Amino acid sequence: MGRGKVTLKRIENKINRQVTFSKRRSGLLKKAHEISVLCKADVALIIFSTKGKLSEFSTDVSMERILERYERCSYSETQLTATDHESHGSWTLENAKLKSRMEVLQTTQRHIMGKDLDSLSFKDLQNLEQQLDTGLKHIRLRRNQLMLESISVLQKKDKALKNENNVLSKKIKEVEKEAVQQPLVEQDDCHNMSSFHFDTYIRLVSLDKMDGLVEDSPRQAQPSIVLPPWMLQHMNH
Amino acid sequence: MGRGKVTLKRIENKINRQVTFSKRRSGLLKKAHEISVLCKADVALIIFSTKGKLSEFSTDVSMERILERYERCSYSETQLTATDHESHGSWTLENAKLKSRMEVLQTTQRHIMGKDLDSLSFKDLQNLEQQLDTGLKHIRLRRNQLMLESISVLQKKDKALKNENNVLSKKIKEVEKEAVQQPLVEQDDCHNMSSFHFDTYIRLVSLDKMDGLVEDSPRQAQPSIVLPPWMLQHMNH
DNA sequence: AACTATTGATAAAT
DNA sequence: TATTTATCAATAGTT
Repeated sequence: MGRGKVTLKRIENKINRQVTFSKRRSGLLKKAHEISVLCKADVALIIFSTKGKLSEFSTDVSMERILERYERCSYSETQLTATDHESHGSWTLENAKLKSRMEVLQTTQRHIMGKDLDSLSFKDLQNLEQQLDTGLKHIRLRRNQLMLESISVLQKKDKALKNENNVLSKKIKEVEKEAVQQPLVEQDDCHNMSSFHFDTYIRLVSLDKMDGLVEDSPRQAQPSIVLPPWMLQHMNH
Repeated sequence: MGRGKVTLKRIENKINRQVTFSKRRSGLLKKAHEISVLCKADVALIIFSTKGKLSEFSTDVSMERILERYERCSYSETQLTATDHESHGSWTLENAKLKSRMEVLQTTQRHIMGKDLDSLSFKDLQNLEQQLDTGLKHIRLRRNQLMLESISVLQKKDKALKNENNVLSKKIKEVEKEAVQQPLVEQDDCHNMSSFHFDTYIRLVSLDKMDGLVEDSPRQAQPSIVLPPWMLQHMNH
């Protein structure tokens, strides 16, 4: 549909992706509604945009009811439990599931950091190596991109500061001239500052700011540590 | 689409409804997948047929995770209810903690695989790169070690097989000698196998076993997948 | 389960 | 963001 065939691949152009998302989302919601009416099916559809915005559709009044039904179905598939379905049964169950998942994730994380490799087969190691290699490539690409951006920003700021610098120098010269022509009693050191000094000061400020610049690059609310601290503690020996 | 306009009304004909359901369901699932890939959206789709059969699609790791995210979103909309935080309060608390940890871990995992890097600062990227590099080195070391072990094991097995081979050849020659001296009526093809054939057979067996050897290397009870499957699904494209 | 005439969805342009 | 339009994709009805 549309002016060209679609390849099933992430749309790189941000604007395009946003537009397509908006269109397809409404299409999807519509179709979900249609099937629910035409075929009397219970449907739950949840969509999170890249930015995290939630869209939803559900037959019936409440999403919750369908989700509960889903939980029941998928639980019975997983055969799980039938054990402690008492008071807080579902909570303990969910807890257990979460914990086991955590465990798996942590094990994986350790493997990734090159720990506890004895438990892995040759094939596992090969997979792991390949995955890390790919990831590393992406990371380096991104880092490079950030560096280039930073450089560009710095160059611009530098240019702007130099301009400001020139303007200030000129003003100072003018002030000095006036001072010579109309010497005042209150005059003190402050106006003796030569244009050279001022120039140097500006340049120092410019350089001082460089450290912080990379921090100005686009980043959302994210911890500044890559591994969670309680994880790092475990890794650092 | 189709041979006539659709009226958005329940299809009364049972057969027709079933057929339409089947078609539209696959269409809906397909489109859900497409939007998730094209627009990098997180999608959860649950469909119950009239008869109660469940079909589902979810981006990401697992349906569970998206549903959890949904719960969180819609809870925060509902202002957290703050109602039943007494009875099973501790459970919900622990659950929340676990979930947030999980989230952090999963985010980290995605970063490691080179996904969602936009949220990382330059310094984060550097750390990540360094950690991965170190991990990768360990992994390659371990892989190398396993290969060397395998080779050594193979060489030993080869040697053992050659010995056995020799012994068997000798035995066959003896049997053949006896057969010539005391020919029997029941004699059939089986004893006509020359020492050369036998030798070849043994060697083939030896080679066949090589594939499996690396799997024989020391490994404890561990899944043969490095990333949990619900993680891989998300990574492999 | 295939086929195909049609409607429907949507990519690109505006 | 909304509308338009040219195309592709989904599917209703048929076999």
